[in-house]
Amino acid sequence: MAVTLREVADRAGVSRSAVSRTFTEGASVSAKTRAKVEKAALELGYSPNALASSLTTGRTKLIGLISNNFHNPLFLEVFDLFTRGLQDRGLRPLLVNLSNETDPENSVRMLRQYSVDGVIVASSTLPPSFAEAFKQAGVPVVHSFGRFSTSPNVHVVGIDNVACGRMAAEALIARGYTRVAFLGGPEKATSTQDRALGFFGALREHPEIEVSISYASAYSFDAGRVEMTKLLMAGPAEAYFCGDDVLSIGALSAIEEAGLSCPGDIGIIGLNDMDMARWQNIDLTTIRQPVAEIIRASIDLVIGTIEHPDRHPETRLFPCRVIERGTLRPVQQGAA
Amino acid sequence: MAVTLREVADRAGVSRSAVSRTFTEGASVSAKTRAKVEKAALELGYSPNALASSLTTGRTKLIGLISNNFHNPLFLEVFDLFTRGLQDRGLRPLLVNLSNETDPENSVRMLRQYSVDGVIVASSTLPPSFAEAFKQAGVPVVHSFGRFSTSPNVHVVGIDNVACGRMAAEALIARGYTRVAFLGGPEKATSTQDRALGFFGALREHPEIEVSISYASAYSFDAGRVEMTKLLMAGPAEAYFCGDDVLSIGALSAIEEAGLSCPGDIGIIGLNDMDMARWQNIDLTTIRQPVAEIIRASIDLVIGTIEHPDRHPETRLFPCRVIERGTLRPVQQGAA
DNA sequence: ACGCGTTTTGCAACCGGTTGCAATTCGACA
DNA sequence: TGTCGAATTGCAACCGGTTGCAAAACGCGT
Repeated sequence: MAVTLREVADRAGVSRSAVSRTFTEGASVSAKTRAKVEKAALELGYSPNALASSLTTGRTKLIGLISNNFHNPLFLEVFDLFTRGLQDRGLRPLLVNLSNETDPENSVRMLRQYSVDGVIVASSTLPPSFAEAFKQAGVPVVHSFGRFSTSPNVHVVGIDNVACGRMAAEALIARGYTRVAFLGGPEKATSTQDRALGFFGALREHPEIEVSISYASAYSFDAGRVEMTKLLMAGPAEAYFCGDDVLSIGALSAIEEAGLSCPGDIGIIGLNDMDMARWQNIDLTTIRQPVAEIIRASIDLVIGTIEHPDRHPETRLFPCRVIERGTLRPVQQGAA
Repeated sequence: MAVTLREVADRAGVSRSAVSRTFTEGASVSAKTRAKVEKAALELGYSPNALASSLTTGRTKLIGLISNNFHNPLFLEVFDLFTRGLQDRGLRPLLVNLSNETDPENSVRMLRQYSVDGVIVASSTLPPSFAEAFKQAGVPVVHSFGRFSTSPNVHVVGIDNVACGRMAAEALIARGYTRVAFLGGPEKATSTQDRALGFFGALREHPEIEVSISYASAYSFDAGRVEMTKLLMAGPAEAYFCGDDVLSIGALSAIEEAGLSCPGDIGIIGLNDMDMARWQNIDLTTIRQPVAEIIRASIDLVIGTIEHPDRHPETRLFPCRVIERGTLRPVQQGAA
């Protein structure tokens, strides 16, 4: 069905090597043969079979893009940026959905079968061992949105969740709240653990502030709503740092439903700054994750590792910042 | 680096064919050799190179998944279901982001280089010619979320937008609104055109109802908000059918901002039923698109076409239904 | 133990390219 | 026009598998 190298060679009256070389960057072909080949190729509608060539070159230009975050609106943007970023650099994302999977074995095997040049694990909830399994198998890998580590086994790109927790605490302190709380995601998620660490760390220096913690069962609207409803019954804090934006919006919904207002009665600060946070009927004060930078760095890093396989594992963390919107009262004059 | 067939053959003390056959469904191998091969393969950690085998079999099990809807939250669910559905059937999605592209040429060439077995164009905004370019190139293709056609050139799976427009009109009529309007997406989007057609068609039978139309510049929150703000200044209708949910939410935001309430002052009905529509602080009445069914059918159809390439182009439309929530007043007793 | 039909096996060619190497062609200069 | 080094070309082997075909091994009945 498809046109092959050989047919082009025959029509152009040259050897197969000549055709191959015309389509290979930096190979030695005279202008004359190149012209003949290009003419024949054009007439036949030939384009080289990337998979066949990968057999000898060892490069497929395929990158495994693995995620299990198909319910977090932020990740639509993540997929958009990853696919665009990869294709701008001549690479193709092979998408793997890990929603039900926890064992890396299968994914590793599958992606090796397709000889991907590298793998990007884009997930805030998968454990580090997942990415490490690829490294183990000799596949260049970077874990995006992964957990910070001082001695990483694989490349990690993301944000400093501990610093974010601290930042959230400081934002609440600066606004003069005296009873604050962390409403985390699942207790076992490393991102939740780290954010809690930073949050409580910063508040330890303010013993006058009362602080508490609870966990939602997932990073989801429903979980946030359910948890906040419970908290409202039990007597809520003045302000909450929520594990992420969608959780925050669930909490907001519960607060409104209870006839309370935000920030009048309760303050909320989220994390991520996903698209919906800026919607005026949500208007969520939150901490922005620099998604574009994280993705750019992830792509750079995976390409770098493909070129230099035994490059040292690296952690790249990007700074976040508070995006001031309407769910926290203004900074108090004369506060810390 | 990777273990090859030959190494397994050597270690097992059999021919390369024997190894190949062990890993080929339905090939003739004795239990004894199979055992030897499997042992050797296990010890070596061998798994066959899918790309190499595709050279002879002509099948890569790669499916091109093409979209340009990376800003519509509905599509996160779409990608989730497509990737899961494909991998459950042993296929791998090669994701292509067409956000800036309008010319099919590039995508066709690229996906042919990777010898994809088939292509799914998942987009409500790309023109039919896009999918047709693949058909032209001999690649099995289905256009999901595409436009209905009585004599399709390619497989189309989606909803009947004309019927949806009619359904929206009937919903508004049944609720006794007498001044209604369609707030569409971009005027040139086929989905907008079709929905308008159905909407006005149904209202033609109700000359007592006043009806008008306007277009948002995109299917986006901001566009909906901007357009509704304009409409509010000019004197709005009683109820709007909005081109999709995210547009609806933008409109809702503008209405709230103006100090009006919904459905008290103005009614809104959307289309899609994306995840956020059910969030209680949005609570959007809308028309549900059966996304899971559409995707299942799309996958079936692309697989069917791979198996029978000259299968007749087919259009499969799925019925939608109104999901009653809080942005339309209740059905009026005794209304049509 | 023999003959027969069925399975199983290995050989070798092929899938669509790439690439080292030796042979050929080219261009420039004397 | 002859010579020489550099650029270009084709041959053939190879990448990691698959598969048609003929030969070998097997199972079974007598």
